[in-house]
Amino acid sequence: MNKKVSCRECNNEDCLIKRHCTPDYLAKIGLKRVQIEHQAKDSIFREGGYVGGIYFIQHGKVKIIAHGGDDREQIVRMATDGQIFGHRGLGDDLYTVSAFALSDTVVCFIDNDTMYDAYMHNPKLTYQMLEFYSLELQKAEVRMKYLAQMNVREKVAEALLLIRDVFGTHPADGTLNVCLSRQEIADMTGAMVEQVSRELGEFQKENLIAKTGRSGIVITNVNGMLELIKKYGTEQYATQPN
Amino acid sequence: MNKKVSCRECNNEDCLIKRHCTPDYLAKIGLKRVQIEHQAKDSIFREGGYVGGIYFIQHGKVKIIAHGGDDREQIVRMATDGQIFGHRGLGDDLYTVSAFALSDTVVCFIDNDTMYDAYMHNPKLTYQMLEFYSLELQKAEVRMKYLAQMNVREKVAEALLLIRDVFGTHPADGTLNVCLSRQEIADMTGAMVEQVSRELGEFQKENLIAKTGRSGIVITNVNGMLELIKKYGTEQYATQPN
DNA sequence: CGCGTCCTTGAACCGCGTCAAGCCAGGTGG
DNA sequence: CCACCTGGCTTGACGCGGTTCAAGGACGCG
Repeated sequence: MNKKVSCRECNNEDCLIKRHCTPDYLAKIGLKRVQIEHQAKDSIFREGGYVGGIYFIQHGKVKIIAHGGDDREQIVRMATDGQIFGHRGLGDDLYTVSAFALSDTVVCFIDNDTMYDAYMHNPKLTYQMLEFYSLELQKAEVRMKYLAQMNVREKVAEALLLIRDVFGTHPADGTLNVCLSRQEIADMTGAMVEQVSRELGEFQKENLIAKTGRSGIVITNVNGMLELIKKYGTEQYATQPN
Repeated sequence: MNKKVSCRECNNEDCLIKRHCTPDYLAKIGLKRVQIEHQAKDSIFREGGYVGGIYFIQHGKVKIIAHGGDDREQIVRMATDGQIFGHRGLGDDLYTVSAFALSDTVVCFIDNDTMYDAYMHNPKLTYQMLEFYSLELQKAEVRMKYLAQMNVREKVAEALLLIRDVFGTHPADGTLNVCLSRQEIADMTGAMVEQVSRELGEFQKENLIAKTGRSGIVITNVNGMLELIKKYGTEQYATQPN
């Protein structure tokens, strides 16, 4: 009973953020919020739209993408239950990225005024948000390095480990807890769909993954995947063999 | 007299952050701080070191790099007078990046306890830091897209515009206000030195830049450079012709 | 003046983007 | 229940862009 759990965002036992996504907690601290449901593939907000507040994921999976040239897209982040997204300044900003639901999703929206008020009255909350941003920034910087320096094979391996890290695996069969298309993996890596397909085929031959065309991917040899990209310093994915 | 200036970090007229780097202001709000001088090329902190606080640049230029595989490096950010760096969580974190002085530099170091105390007593400060982080995160996400999708020619163009944006140009002759080696430009783009050299040669032939081997680069046709990378959405570098 | 460092240029190789064709699974309608 | 269609996946061939290797040049410094 009363078991303590660490916040998945800041690793702090008494972090407020981990509780923000629960309606009860938000009500308790008096934050006005709106619950919104989205179906898989729906857009939640779009690049160029007005930033009216911040989103917490109550339940579901979300990808954040930046639009590039020639209709290409770049997935810059993915998030799931209990995590924050759409976090921007509270000024008159416009979104520089778009968010899409990867599965049926319920999000909690809190408007800027409400958040500002909460920040001004609860320094610990503001501070915990600061830690969350700091961590995200750190992840983004590491990701920059990967995108700039890895070859496609390595970037695909890294993408799979990242997916596993964010969404986890299905306990029954070990498939990744989210189903991304080849195009989406390409959008994570900055590569072309065909190349991603080829690299996945290679991984399968080498028994690093098991996969079927359209359904989930199983990483059968996590340590082997880690080995591929070790030299870039990928400690964040370090894990015990299943 | 009493001219209002906007904070270069958050564009807010009465932002505290823009004043943090001045010793007077730090003394006034009672923040204990340490001033540290560094010569060009000195390391200020290193990947793996303990994060004891946060740095403000009093005067000088700094690059933040992530170490990659095979002794490669990735420049993830550059900063100059009045800006913040080394901003990490206040936990028992270790740096995931290193910082080096690009010129003789004076930085202000404020330890974690002092910052935490300030955060708890000054919600506006915490909030302004939040906005700063938010902006940095936004820039990092855009940069990810560039690094993943641009070819080397485009990345070199983007790097030059970024350098110009961060450090500005010398009013007398228009040279960039910082002198980066070919290797450093390569470290910004994830490309090889030879290729950077070739692309710079091309730009020179096309009268986009004027350059000499070891000294500064002059961007002679900013709009031409912008044109090269327009399709990726590079509004942040939009500028009037000189 | 000689040495070290950085820059430049050339040539060869190969990773990967591009184009094109074919495959496979699921959905739809007859 | 099957035929067809559609959208995603796979595979092959080809060529370009960029890395790699190697040699030489320019510049600053002792």
